[in-house]
Amino acid sequence: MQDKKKIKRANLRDVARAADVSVATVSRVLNTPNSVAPNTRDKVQAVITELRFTPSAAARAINSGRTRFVGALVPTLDNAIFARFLAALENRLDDFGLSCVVATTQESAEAEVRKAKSLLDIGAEGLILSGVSHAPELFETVRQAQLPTLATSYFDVSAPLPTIGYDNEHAARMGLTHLLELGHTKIAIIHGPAAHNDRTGARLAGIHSLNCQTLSFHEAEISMQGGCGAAQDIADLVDKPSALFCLSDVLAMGALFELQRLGYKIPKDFSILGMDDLPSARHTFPALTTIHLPVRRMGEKAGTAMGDWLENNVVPQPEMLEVKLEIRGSTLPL
Amino acid sequence: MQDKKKIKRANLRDVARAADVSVATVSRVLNTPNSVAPNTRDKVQAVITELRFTPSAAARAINSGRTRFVGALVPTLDNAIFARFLAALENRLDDFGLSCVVATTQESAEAEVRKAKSLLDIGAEGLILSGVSHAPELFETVRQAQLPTLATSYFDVSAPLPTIGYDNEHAARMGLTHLLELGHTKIAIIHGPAAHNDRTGARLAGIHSLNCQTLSFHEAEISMQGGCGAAQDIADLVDKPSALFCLSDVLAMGALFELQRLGYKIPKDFSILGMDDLPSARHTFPALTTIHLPVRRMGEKAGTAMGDWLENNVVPQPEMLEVKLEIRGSTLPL
DNA sequence: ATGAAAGCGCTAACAT
DNA sequence: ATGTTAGCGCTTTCAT
Repeated sequence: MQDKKKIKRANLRDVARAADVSVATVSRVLNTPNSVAPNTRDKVQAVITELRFTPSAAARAINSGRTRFVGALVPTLDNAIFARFLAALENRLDDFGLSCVVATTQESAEAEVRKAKSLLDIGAEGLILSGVSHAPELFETVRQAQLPTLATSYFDVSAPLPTIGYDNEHAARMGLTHLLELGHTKIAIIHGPAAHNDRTGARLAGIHSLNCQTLSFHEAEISMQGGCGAAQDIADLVDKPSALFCLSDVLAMGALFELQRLGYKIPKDFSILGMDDLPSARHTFPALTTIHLPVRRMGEKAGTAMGDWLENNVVPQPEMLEVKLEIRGSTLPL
Repeated sequence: MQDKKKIKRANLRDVARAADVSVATVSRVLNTPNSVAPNTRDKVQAVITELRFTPSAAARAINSGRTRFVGALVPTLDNAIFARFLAALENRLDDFGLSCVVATTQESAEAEVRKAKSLLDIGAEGLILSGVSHAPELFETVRQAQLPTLATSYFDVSAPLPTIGYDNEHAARMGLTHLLELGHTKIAIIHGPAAHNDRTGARLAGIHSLNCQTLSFHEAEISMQGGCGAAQDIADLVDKPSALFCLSDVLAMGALFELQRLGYKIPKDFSILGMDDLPSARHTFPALTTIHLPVRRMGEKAGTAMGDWLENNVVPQPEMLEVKLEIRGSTLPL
């Protein structure tokens, strides 16, 4: 198979032999350098450098029972909202000396279970999920492995997992209320696939709770492209709405640009409201009015919670983060 | 420290004992189930389930010498271009049974070295970098660990690492040439920080190679915000350019929207050319003319190369991917 | 301050 | 088909 002569990596024993000390001493200069005499320490260090010795993480893990990394499962990296979340999460975990392995589920429950298991296989000490609804098998896996796991993007005290997120229902109600208060009554709701996404489901529930009878609903893939398509449908309506409430910023942007392409003026012809508050939302033309979801803070909170769980054995409490309406240029009174 | 009674996780020996077989048999049902008699296998499986036994990845790794994951270092997750790359990479690595740990460097050489080391510490079997210029210490680390490492987003046969990417210089020349051919002569170049980014450096070199004397250069942070700022500067120029060449799509979008906000019509008042071809580029209004960089393919190629390197011991050859001009609505003849 | 030696949980020869 | 056993590279008592 391998004609290349395998150059064996130096190990503790090699170093010990070369430095003429015991493996214990080498281990000590690695972990508790102060407990080793300066002379010895220097001698060993020199050999370590010379032999290019790098301790094996696996061997270390086997002894300590720790791998010092957690897994994060997100639907996709294509939506900036998750990228932002992960950046904050990774950053905070780092404070605990924890790394973070990212896996994308592509909104597929099957892929989620599979990737969660593979994360476990490679030794993840904890799991961070998006949303609260997951395949029973995932819950089962997590339970069996007694794995610290938390759910994000969703706040729900009654969830089987600690949740760190926001009230999606409330956020959607807040958005619709804004539009209603501006005098809009005929409103198109553009949302992602509701089938396997609890966040979308909750947002829709929030909207329905307002009992507005003049809403039209448009399901689209969560992407600019999806927003474009929905906007076309809406523009084709005989009885056009005066406002669009898009349950993700990318949908809103797709719709915004598509309507402009079709010759409409925003917000004159249509008010458009998004949800997420992506960094780009404030830079579109017109700037997008949107519901700000504090993903950055959520990433930090999740990182802290997981870090405290793993390092200090404190089981996280559910945390609800406040959402906020950001009024910018894409909405106007009717 | 821990008042919780630590519930010891079941190990191979526990399972063997409970199933009244040897550890070897248990190991076999885990790895080569077919080499175990059905009866025995079922019995062992039952115990495994009952005891909630999960094999320790660390112990496995220590024996096989394999952790089955690689590390990927990208500047940021905030730019969709890297997210797309990673998605493709992760996907392809999966075909080799390899996982992928992502770390972001925030364009900092120091952070890159630090994260690379921590990736090594946790056992990464290979490293995938962005660009070819890195801290000497990073090269040294990689060399010492004899770590399969490849550089992406940049094609350079003479690089110390195998590169899989495109010719940034050529891409930039292609863009500028397009603008020139449209009759534009006064062109503003908006680019990211050149100091520590070899891709940007190469693109600028490509532009300079065309010896066009009527160019103005505007450095901005690679974000929509950065593009906005640069566009404002350009709008303030007494001697305004007729076209903007933005060396990243996000810069182009920021500039596009900002100019629209200022009342300009695109492409009538300014032609705008981007680079990357983000999914969103075709959905802006007007759609963005841009240089298509095949990041998806690059992710796949990188995944294949790394997989083959690790699994089949084939050292990758540098690979150059073709870039392509995508003419859409944001550029027009002068 | 240092060393000897016993594991950690698993895989892989080798034996039966 | 199954068992025995020797490690893998390291940490950690327990001696000295």
